[in-house]
Amino acid sequence: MLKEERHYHILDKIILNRKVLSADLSIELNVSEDTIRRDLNELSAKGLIKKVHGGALPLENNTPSYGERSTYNLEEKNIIAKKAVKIIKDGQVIIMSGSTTNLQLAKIIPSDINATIYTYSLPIALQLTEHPSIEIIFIGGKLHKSAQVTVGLDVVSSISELRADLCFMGTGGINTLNGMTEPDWEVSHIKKSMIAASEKVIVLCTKNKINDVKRYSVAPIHKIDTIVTDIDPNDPIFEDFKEKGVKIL
Amino acid sequence: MLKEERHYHILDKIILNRKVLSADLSIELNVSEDTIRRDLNELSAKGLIKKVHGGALPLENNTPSYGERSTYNLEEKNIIAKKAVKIIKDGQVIIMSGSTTNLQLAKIIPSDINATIYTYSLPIALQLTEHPSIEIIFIGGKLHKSAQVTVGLDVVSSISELRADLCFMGTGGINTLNGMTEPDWEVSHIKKSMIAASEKVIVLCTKNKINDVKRYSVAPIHKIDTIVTDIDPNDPIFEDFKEKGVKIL
DNA sequence: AATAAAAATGCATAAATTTGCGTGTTTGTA
DNA sequence: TACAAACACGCAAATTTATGCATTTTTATT
Repeated sequence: MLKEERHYHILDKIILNRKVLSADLSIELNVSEDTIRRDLNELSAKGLIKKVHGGALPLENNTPSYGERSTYNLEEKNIIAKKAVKIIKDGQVIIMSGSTTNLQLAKIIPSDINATIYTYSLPIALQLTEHPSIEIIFIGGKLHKSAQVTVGLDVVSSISELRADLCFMGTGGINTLNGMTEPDWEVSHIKKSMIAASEKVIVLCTKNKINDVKRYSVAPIHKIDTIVTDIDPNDPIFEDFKEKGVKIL
Repeated sequence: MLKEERHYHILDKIILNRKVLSADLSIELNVSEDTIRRDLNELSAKGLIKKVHGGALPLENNTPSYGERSTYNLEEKNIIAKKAVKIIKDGQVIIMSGSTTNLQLAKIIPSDINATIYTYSLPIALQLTEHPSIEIIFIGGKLHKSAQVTVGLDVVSSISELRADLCFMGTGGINTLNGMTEPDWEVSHIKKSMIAASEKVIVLCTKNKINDVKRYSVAPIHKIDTIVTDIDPNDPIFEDFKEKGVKIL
């Protein structure tokens, strides 16, 4: 493995885990700890990481911003984001909904991934501007202030003109009988159009949404390809989903 | 857990709870109280916290946030924004370009103003979400990362379908002979469409842009209704503009 | 190709940092 | 004043680090 490859690996891992240990990296990358230390020193000299005794940390220890600190269930959402980010392959076209889980996902997309991402969420778009190689297309429309996403017919019609490989979306509730459901009529329509436009549908949802049902239907269960959760994918709660052909991560 | 991780944890907790106790931290972070004390002493020596018997407290120091500190010419831009905000009348439809001056303007729109604002700038849209009564329409398209605005044909064609009372825009340069000019081809086209869509055109520009000329033409001087600047509107530099019927604020 | 120069890597060793604990001192409170 | 909690200090053990040097790999040049 080339030195530069190691450097990219280290940078990505720091973004993903908010820290790295020299000992871990030594095993992972199959080089001596000395080499890792030299790598960390170089990256630190370039001002890309903060080297500390035992490993390294990201530069501005991205103290979750004021708004985010209060985000409910942040830990669970990070677990989901870490699983989901591995689904993304180079060169894909992706649609992302405006959930906070998707925001966490946007933060940890490795820098060597090249993709086109459509989104209608202001915070996600803003976050993605920090990624070096992702092309971002913002879907315009009337802005919903508290959720900081665009909504309305403009959004639905824009999305229906797209063609994407993947879409990542949160959900209000999901079960095998009613499929995916949402409490908001407008959001349910936007998600319908996202699903229609995408080759594969990835649903990001925390445990408490499993087997929950909301007012408006979005899609039957067979339209969902993969559910990414914060708990063990072998949990018996997922048996029914697996029978219907849904992958669980 | 790395020493620095503990430090960040401690700082976070102090901000959140307004105090920390050594005994609590010792349990939380699973290290001895001695270690916690050493941590607190280090952070205190760095001037980040105030160490007291039993724990530590924040030292309230209201430093201006990083984003604001770094904006170039912020003072001038605020002067312009304060003059420009008075132009806005209740119920108007407004288009705003993506300049930092417009961002300052967005921050100080009085909360009793009711208006519809079209913009293609992420920071401006985000700022406006804090206003209670303004309706925001975001103009979608490909996102330009460093400027955090959407660009491209989508933007131009969206704007050309609009009809607005006012538009506020920055400029690359302006003089009476060449009118308004921009260094960027794409931006020049977006601004052309903004002008075509608006009843009145308000140009926000600092002194150094007056009588400057850039590569691409945007509009002849007679299309401009008002120029808002940071200097005295009676300055002789504006004589020519006034003769051509441009109002100076 | 052949070969020299440069860069990267691993190892041994000495130096440094970090941590917990024992000791005795200081502090806050009743 | 009494007394428990919090503290500073020194020390030892464990861990991490820097450094010099030998070996291997990569790169550039003839």
